[in-house]
Amino acid sequence: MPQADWQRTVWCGEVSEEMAGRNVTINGWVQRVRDHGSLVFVDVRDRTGVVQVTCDAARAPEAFAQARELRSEYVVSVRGTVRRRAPDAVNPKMKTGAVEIEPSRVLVLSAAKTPPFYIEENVDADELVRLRYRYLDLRRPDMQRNLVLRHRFVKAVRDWFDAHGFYEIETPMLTRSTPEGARDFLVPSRLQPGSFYALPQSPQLFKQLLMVAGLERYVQIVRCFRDEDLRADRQPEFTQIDVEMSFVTAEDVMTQIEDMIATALRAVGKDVTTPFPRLDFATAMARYGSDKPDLRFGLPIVDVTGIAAQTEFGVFREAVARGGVVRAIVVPPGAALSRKDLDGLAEEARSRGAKGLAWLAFEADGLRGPVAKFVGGAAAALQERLEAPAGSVAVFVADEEAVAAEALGHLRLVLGRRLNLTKDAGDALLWVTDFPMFEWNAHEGRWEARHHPFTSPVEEDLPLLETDPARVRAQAYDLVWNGVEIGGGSIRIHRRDVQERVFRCLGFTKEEAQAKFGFLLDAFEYGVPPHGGIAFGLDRLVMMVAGAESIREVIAFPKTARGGDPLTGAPAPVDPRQLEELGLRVEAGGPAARAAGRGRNGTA
RNA sequence: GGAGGCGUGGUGUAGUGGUGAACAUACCGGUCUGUCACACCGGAGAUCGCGGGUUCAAUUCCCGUCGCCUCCGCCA
Repeated sequence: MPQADWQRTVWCGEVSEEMAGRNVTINGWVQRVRDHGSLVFVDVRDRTGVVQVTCDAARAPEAFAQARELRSEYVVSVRGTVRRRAPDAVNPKMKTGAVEIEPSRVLVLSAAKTPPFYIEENVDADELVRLRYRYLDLRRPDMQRNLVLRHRFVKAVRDWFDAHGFYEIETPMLTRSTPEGARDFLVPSRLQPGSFYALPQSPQLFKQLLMVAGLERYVQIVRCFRDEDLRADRQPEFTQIDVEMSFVTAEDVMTQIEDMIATALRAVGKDVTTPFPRLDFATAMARYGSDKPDLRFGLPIVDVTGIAAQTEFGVFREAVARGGVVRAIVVPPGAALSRKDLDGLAEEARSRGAKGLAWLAFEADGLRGPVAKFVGGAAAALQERLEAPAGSVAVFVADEEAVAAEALGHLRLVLGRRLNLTKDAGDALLWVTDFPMFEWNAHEGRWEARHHPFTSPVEEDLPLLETDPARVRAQAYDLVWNGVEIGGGSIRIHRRDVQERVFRCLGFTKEEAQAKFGFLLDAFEYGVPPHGGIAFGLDRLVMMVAGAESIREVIAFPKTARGGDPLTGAPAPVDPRQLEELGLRVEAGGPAARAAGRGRNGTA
């Protein structure tokens, strides 16, 4: 195919001193025009960088005249000669700062309206404006860096899986609604009016079927959908790295997968050491008050229930008497917590269910604080147990165990941030293992699978299925990075008898199990390999690598907190004929009608 | 479903019960041959998100509503 005469021969960011004297053509966007009268500088940008075009009225009158008409974000083709700049005109801040292009022709390929915000590194425009003009936002170098980073990371992930014998296999996007888990996005069927597909929350059941099918090693980088409320790190559509392997133990999955993660991270310039440390769930909850602890800093939670029971402090004694616990975090000397800080911490603790927050300052000459007078003879034992140095302050929560853990876990994170312990602290990756198999759902008065009903219990806990389900541990594992859950998986049940016992625990009758998961159970009648796998949240992973505050910074076209896309206007009402074809009707007075009654976007 | 924060020229902010609504930047015009966040001179640009209330008077106070952000619930 012949080259059109305006097409690039070199990228803007790659014009170099070695090219001096050569005739080149660049294509790109006008970054900035500096008009000096009869000398005009035009910075031209493409995805590789910026290069300066110097238009001299005396040397190239035609190109000069064209250059004066240029405005920001015009798309141009510039042909000219690469020239070394005079030594005093070199710009050391620019990659191409030692050269410039002396144009013989400046061609406008496309004019542009003035953009609503400047196309530059650190934009301060409102995110709503950025999303409405996302195509302009994505011109900015930092957004392009994030997208390129994502590409490189995904490429490295795929390469690793390919090199290790995994096949990438697609699974349906239009599938069947399953009873457990998140709310499904539904898609009405036109050919079967009144019936609905669901978009996949994850390809869980399909990947297990692929194991039954003997594919052995499966991976898919796959879009998943969950109709739940959004967060800074959560979108209703997101991408998983979905993995399943046959004839493996939890140990195999963890060792192989951590190599994959380390390899992919290395490909984007992040070095992490393997093996990753491991922490069992019970310890994580007790020490860090979280199943995804941030191990970039210490501030462990210490249990002082035994000692607290011996004090004269009513709140402690009553909590213990009711079967609760008293736990504490020691804030090191030098944190300089004011009375106001402590009140703020108490408020934080209450926001996570604690009734209050007691505190004790360990000073050289004794205890200080409102509770000090009740501690009495237990002071020395308390200080020793807490390993609290002079000048430190301990904060206490007395409550039932789960509440104390959760509240102190939250305080630990608040303190970590406030004391600047996470900054420059490196990266802390770890596996959390030995999750409980079941969770008690108080609302419905039954046990629920914490991971999912096909997760295999730990072998030695099998007898507990009938006697004490709360103590059954699952062969499940989560990968946690700096306090963010980036992936989780499990070994699945492949024995029919175990599966039936787990279903019994969950209160399913045989008939219910068959109705809900029949297609998988049927498949399991035909020879199932032991298997297990894991899934990662790709968006979160890339967000972490990019050091971004929000998942939206690493997604090209994300949604707002209400699930909308300001660029396309999705979601939107549809033509009545579309509804009619599907046999659907929007109910008068229902939620749809109420939404339609609301005014449109008030900021337009 | 709940809590909090925010909403003022294109963009980012300031501000006040009575203003000519301020500043920066972008934008338009002009001068300028070495700038690179060019500089300098001049200009235009805002029914202060929307609706209602209190008041002689509301951008400001109150209520509602819409939108954006964060968090709780939710996310097997």
